[in-house]
Amino acid sequence: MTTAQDVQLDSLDAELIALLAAEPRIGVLECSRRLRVARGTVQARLDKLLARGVIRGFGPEIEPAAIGFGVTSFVTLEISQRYGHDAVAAHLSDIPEVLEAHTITGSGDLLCRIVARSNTDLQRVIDQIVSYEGIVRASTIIALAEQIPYRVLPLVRSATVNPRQAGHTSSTRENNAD
Amino acid sequence: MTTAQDVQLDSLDAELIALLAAEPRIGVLECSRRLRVARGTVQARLDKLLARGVIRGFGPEIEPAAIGFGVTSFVTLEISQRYGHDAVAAHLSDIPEVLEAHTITGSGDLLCRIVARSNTDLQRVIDQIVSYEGIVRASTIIALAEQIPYRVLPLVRSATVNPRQAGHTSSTRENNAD
DNA sequence: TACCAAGTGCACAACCTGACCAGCATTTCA
DNA sequence: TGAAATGCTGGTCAGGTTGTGCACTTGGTA
Repeated sequence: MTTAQDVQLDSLDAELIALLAAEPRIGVLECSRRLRVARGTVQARLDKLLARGVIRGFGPEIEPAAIGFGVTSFVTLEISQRYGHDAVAAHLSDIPEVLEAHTITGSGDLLCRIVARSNTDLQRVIDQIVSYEGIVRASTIIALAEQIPYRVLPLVRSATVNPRQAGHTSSTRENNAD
Repeated sequence: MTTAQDVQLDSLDAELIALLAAEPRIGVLECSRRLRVARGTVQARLDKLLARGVIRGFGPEIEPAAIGFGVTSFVTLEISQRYGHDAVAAHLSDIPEVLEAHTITGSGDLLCRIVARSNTDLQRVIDQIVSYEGIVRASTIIALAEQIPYRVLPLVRSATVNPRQAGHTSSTRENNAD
């Protein structure tokens, strides 16, 4: 399981994803019409994509800026070796303004995405972050503009393996792939 | 316009968002049952959240790792002043592996999120990025682990102003808003 | 050749959606 | 104090959609 082998999308999958991304409110039936395939096919594909984890879900996408958090920043944290990442991560997860955090290469640190209501507010959030003793230092970078908003479709397309015929992603043996 | 005053969610809004985030496939009717309000109310709230831009949409969330892009990295680009951000952004947007890009404070540069199939593949992508002459230098940071996966719910909760009564965000007149 | 996976088309009942209504409570304002 | 506006409730309606099961066809494999 977790089988990295299924990692192959055909063009129908890609089109389906693109279609759903473009018009999320449409249903399975509408998709089948647009893609010119049977409804059952769309249903089956969708189920598979969900089962494989390619599509994680259809949650509402919230725009932080629309609820007052217009400032985005990336903060790199240098943490004390004695504390460990997990403890720091636990601390960070208590702060709502921390939208995500990754451990990264380099000085063995953390990179997190922070939002705030204003630059002043950002200071407050950062103070809150560094108040934890496991954190030695924080260096903040403010995002001025979003040159490329988060997107995945181009990637989906580039990951597509052309054949549009039978779904046969998994002919005889479906593993071996990777 | 963009009325920063509408930027206020009450607890019903927050609960609705949380509910949708938890179980995206449920419909308006089911929401109204769960939240113990009339269906029309849920519909109205949802419409308003969408209209205000708080909820951007319900697109499928794709997991890059599930389609073979298991390596995530953050690349900081130093760009030549002579070229400007936009030209570079245009170049970047041609590369599917670039999932997002922001201009940032500091040396007036760009921070982007890149995925790749492997570390070797990452090298390929980076080479492709720096092939553009407007880019002077790229420094790459690889994300080793996702300590806090992208999340917004805590933020939504913290942005909530409790009163559960009338939405009256925009008092007497409701138009003027957008 | 027989088998299997995948797709097609069809049918059914159950359900949900969008639209509409009148009634009621609360707040705002004259 | 009374009128108007706003939001929520609970109900109806027709029409479309979903989930499911089934028979049939197709292409590749053992």
